Amino acid sequence: MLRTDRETIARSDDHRALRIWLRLLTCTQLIEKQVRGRLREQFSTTLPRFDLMAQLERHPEGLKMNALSRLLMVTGGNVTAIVDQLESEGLVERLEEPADRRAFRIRLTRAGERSFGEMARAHEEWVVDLLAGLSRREHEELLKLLAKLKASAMEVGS
Amino acid sequence: MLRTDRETIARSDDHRALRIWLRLLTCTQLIEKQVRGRLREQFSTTLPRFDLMAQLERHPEGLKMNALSRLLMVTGGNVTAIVDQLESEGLVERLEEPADRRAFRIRLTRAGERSFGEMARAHEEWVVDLLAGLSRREHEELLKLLAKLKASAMEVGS
DNA sequence: TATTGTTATACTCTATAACTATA
DNA sequence: TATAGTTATAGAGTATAACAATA
Repeated sequence: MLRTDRETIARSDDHRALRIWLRLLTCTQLIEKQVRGRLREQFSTTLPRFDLMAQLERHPEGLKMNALSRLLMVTGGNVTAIVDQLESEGLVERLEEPADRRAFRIRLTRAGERSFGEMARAHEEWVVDLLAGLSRREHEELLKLLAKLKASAMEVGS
Repeated sequence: MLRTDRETIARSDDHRALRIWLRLLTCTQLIEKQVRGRLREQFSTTLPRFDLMAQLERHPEGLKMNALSRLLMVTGGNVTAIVDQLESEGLVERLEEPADRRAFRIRLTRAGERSFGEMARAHEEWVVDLLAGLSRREHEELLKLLAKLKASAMEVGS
């Protein structure tokens, strides 16, 4: 029985997409559980807090609440809550924006930079460890394919 | 200035691992938001409910609460809550396990199979669409690399 | 004593919508 | 009128721990 007609091919393509998505979800959940757990145990913090600080570290000039909301892909109210926490702990600061008195620039404080530096080093070790089963070539290939996937998924989302 | 000494190479390897993880997380979140939103809008259901039914569909003989908990990577109380919901909607059933009177086998009902079939078809279309930017070759390559990543992350987790 | 599953509870994460102040 | 940010709230998702029944 010939099973490689167009319909069968198409259908097997579809299942491959589905398998990719399910496997992607599993991989992310495995890594996420490790990272969340260790951030909590070793640094008493959470992934969203870490992500927010990571964005600020990449923008030393500071970011508006707006921009943080877009970069972190969450709505504004959540950003306010996290910034409130971090500010009360002295890790970030709200700077007034002279050009627009409604807005702030959020920036890491010195203490925030130091704190994030420690977490980032540890975080990077965990991740290197979790990905140690892949060769350098495979890392490069995976990075490329994920870039394509991101572009593909963003196109549909928009 | 020579920057390709061993330490620099190691460090650039580390950053690649980190970039992979961050990109993986972004990809998953992009797809997850789409899938969650559509499951809610079109089928009034959630991703954990869908995942649970998907596991049952792959095990027509039924699964114990225990096994569901392990497969879904969540603790037992949550499985109880979801099975309660689905049972009250007539989509799954708890069958007594004669060999062990503490345990049940959870199985899709006829209605559950039908309902899941509809959702799975739609779900597959969304995913195919979200992954349409990659060629068939790239799909295959990505599937392989994710399998390796999964194995690598599971080894650390255990 | 260990295991299966349930119950109760609390916390994280996120979205929505109404609101204030400024543009 | 629109935009930046805040507040209040609700719901999804998850973990922990105490518990009952059975092994």
